Amino acid sequence: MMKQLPNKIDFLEMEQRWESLWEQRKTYRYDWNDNVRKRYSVDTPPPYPSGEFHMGNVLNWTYFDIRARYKRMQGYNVHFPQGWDCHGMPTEVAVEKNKKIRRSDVPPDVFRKMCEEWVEQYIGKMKEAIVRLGASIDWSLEYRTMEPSYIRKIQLSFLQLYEKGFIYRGEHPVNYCPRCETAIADAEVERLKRVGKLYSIAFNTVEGDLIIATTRPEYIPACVAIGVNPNDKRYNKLIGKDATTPIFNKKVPIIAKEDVDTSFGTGVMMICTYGDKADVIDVARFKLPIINILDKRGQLNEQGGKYKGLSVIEARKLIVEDLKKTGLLKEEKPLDQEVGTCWRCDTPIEVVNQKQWFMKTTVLSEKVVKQAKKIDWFPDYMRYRLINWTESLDWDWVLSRQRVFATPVPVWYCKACGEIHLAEAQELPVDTKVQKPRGKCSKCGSSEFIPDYDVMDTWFDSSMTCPIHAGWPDMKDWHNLFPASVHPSGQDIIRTWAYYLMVRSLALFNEPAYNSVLINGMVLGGDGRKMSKSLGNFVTAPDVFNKQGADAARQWAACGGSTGTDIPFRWEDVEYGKRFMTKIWNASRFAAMKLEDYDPNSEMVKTQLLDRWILTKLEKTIAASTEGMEKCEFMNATEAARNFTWHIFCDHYIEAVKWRLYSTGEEKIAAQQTIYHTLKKTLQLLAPVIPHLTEELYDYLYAEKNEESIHTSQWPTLNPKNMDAEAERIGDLFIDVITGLRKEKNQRGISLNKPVKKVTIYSDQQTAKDIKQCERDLKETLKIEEIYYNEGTGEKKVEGREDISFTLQIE
RNA sequence: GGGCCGGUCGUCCAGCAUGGUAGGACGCCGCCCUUACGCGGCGGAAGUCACCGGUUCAAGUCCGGUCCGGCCCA
Repeated sequence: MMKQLPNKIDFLEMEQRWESLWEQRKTYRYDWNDNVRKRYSVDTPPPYPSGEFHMGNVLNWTYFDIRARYKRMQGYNVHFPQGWDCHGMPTEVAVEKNKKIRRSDVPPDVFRKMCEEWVEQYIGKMKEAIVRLGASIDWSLEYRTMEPSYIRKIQLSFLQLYEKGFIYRGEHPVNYCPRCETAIADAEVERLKRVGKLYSIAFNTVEGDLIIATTRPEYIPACVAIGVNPNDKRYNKLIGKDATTPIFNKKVPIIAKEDVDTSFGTGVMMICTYGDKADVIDVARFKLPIINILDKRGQLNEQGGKYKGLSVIEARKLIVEDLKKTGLLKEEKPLDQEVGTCWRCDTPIEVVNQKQWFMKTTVLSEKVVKQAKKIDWFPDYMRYRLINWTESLDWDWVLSRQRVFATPVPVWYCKACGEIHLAEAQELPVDTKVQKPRGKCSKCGSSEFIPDYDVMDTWFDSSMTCPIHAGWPDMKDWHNLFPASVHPSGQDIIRTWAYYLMVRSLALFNEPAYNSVLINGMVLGGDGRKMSKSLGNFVTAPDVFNKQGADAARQWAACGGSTGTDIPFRWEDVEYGKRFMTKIWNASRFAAMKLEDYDPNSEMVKTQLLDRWILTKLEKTIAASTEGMEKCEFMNATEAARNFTWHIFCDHYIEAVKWRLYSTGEEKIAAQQTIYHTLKKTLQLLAPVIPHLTEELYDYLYAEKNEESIHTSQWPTLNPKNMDAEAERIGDLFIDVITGLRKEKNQRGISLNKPVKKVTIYSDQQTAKDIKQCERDLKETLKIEEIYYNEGTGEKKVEGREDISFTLQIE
């Protein structure tokens, strides 16, 4: 006896019921003891626990959850962890604000504790949203990057990289955010367009005034050379001579620099240390001296003379005023420019020379590019984002940050001789600011040390997810899960997360971190612009879940556009998903009613033409859906299944066999068995995208054993025996004829269920013969009393079938 | 200046690696109370596939160029 479905369903109640059942039943647990099944490991992004799960997260998590579910149904032992990337600046700022303190007001370990508590409250909120989305995560694998066991692994990787020669401490130009008072990596520099000013300033030379153009007059004290184009007849005679800087009266050389744009400004530029990244290249190329004019807070130091203690902006203002007074400022005009800014706070960054920890990444660029070319990318063209980024890098990765809430650099320095003293592996995790090292200085034997106060870039935490998920360094067989099968990423963080993971893994293990990358685009608001709070086009995930349910939201994510492209958020798409769910609920409910007396274990009976037709269409849908899933083209996979379900299975097939379901005998049983089989496969095709509802229906109609889940059932496989080209051809013909007849009734304003006395079909003899094969279906479905066949032409043509026409007679 | 992506019914999105009647959704317009579903059913209107040239019997689809957007980088 088939279980019957209630009339109405409360999707929200149903979804949450399954979420807790899955967790109770451990449906998504990875089996550590299984050595038979192939393994599939998902490198789940550990989100920063901001507390807010936005639609971009929904898109991202839906993509790789679909992937995980598809692989699970294909028989893989799926490893699907979830972590939290806790460390970071925003938390420090939030805690400072909340507790009304500055991070330097309390000891670092106390401040750290405050941050941990702060983060913890948001993890719960975000976890709730991820569960609510229906992500098939194994929650027994949950972790936090701020917990000691994780910090230990990060520090261990630091030591190992150091031993391998990939990490060094050195003085190099770095990007520096004066507001955050820390070095930041290239990847953390954003670009903002703004209107600045271009100043023309007179420098003195033996030939009189030389007017240089600069946007940064405050860097005059750091000016180390003047550049002119050697082909510029106005100035090239000055090359090799000196110029004197205004106010500071320092002599700097005038040098030949081919890439000076003679039409920009005055055609003369100053090179200073460092006005921007380009200066860094020039300084190296022309072997120029370096003058540091900024202190840690971004204020001018003693090199700035009387401007000492001023911020860059204040200094600029005063220097410009002083130049005006002496008549040395010749011109000042607005200029559209792009400035590098800190991605956390939008403060313009400075380039400064500082002692920092670095990882030798540029030496690995070739290897990264090689791997990027080798692995799979979904979509394929996204590989160029990583390749181009890697090839464009010319600086090593600055690892150290002058912050608190992050993984400490596991290093002390000998107080006596300054020697670097690394922590030992057994000491980890260690916070050098509160702990003392075990040993003595290897160089001088002293046992007094000063700690390294720096912490590490948070990307240094998260760029180890692949090996750590797999069980490195404690599990012997961590290679079972390494490299990760799939690394999911937003297209905006390819240059960071995807890159750092790869370069780190190549340095540590000489292996790629992952075998494939799955890219999601950005979520756009209804206005076509990137969704953001400031633009007012923002929608939160809980809002969507509460209004339409997670399964509907997932359909939006899967079908909003091709994988990797930007996806506009549209409530209409979510509503369509919800309506599709209502449709399949009702179809299943109808099936359950009509199959109440059907025994799935009974012998198969002989199928009829339309049964073979729908089974053929089903095979084609399985093929299309599977192909889409293989290529991570979720839209194509889902649309194939949804359109088949709604328009082919429900609208055409069920309508055409209804009369058989109301009758008796083999013709009825054949329809029942076809519906039973087709609906099951359909639900399975939809399961990765619509996990809750398909589970509910599967549980009602198909689950035989207790706790059997559609999500661990087998993904539909192709069965060529079900393909019947002849049945498909005639079935398609039947659909066209029935459509033509319906249209005619419609045009005459006649209700579809009103009986028709007589229909004469005009066609060639072969077509007539074909139609006769499903004459009964035609008659019953359209309530036609008699059908006659003739050669010649009738009153109306069947669309798309030039050789078929008919005449329809109501009375 | 470089790289990548895109320009297809009113709107959003497929289709382009393997050229051959342009497909879906939303919206719009009719008709239908057909006992699974009116969050439905059945129909309909709506696109010279940005522009220009080329290859071809045949081009959204391949080649070259132009214009316009977006993102990333210098």
